[in-house]
Amino acid sequence: MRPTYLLAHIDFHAPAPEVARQLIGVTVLVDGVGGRIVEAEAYDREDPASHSFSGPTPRNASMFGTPGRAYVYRSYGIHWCLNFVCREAGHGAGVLIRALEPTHGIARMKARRGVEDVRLLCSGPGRVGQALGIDRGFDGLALDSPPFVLHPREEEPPIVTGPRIGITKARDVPWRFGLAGSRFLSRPFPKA
DNA sequence: CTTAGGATCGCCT
DNA sequence: GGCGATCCTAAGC
Repeated sequence: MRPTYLLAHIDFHAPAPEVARQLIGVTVLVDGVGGRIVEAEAYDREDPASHSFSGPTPRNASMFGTPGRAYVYRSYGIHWCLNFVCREAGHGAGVLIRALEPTHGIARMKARRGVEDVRLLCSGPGRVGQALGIDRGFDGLALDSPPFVLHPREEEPPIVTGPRIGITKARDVPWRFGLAGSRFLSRPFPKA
């Protein structure tokens, strides 16, 4: 049996798609600001679409680090995107947090984002980063201690799956997970 | 509704 | 030199 590392009832030693599924409905806060995860995508070492596919670099080093920590990367030279590292140390797997349903610190997120519409606060990975005040300084931080707080979900929610967004490789892999019916998804899921 | 272009960083070829 | 795990704005149908 593989070992487990439970945090907010999530097994961070599990494969990335499983962790992504477990994360839907979990609340993530950074300095008290955040919301419920409604959308996440899995990335694995043996995955052409993953940053870890070609091995460690300075940029993706924390993806090869300890599970249950953050992997933060700069997207298109502009946005900061938040991932949760999973599997065993050195493996190179993680889950991209793509969208939250805002629940905590909404005024703060509106100010950071420069928008009033709650639906535009955290509906997309770049938006999540900006709303939560994420930058390079958060890369590698443990998710079980400040500024991070994770609250477990109370029940397993209805989950939809589909192909990942914005990638050109491995488009057929259905490793995008979402809360069914949520108004806060970055984009709708394709019908069955 | 859809499409196009710009901003701009890290790593690859 | 090219290309992203993106977002915003503007323009076209």
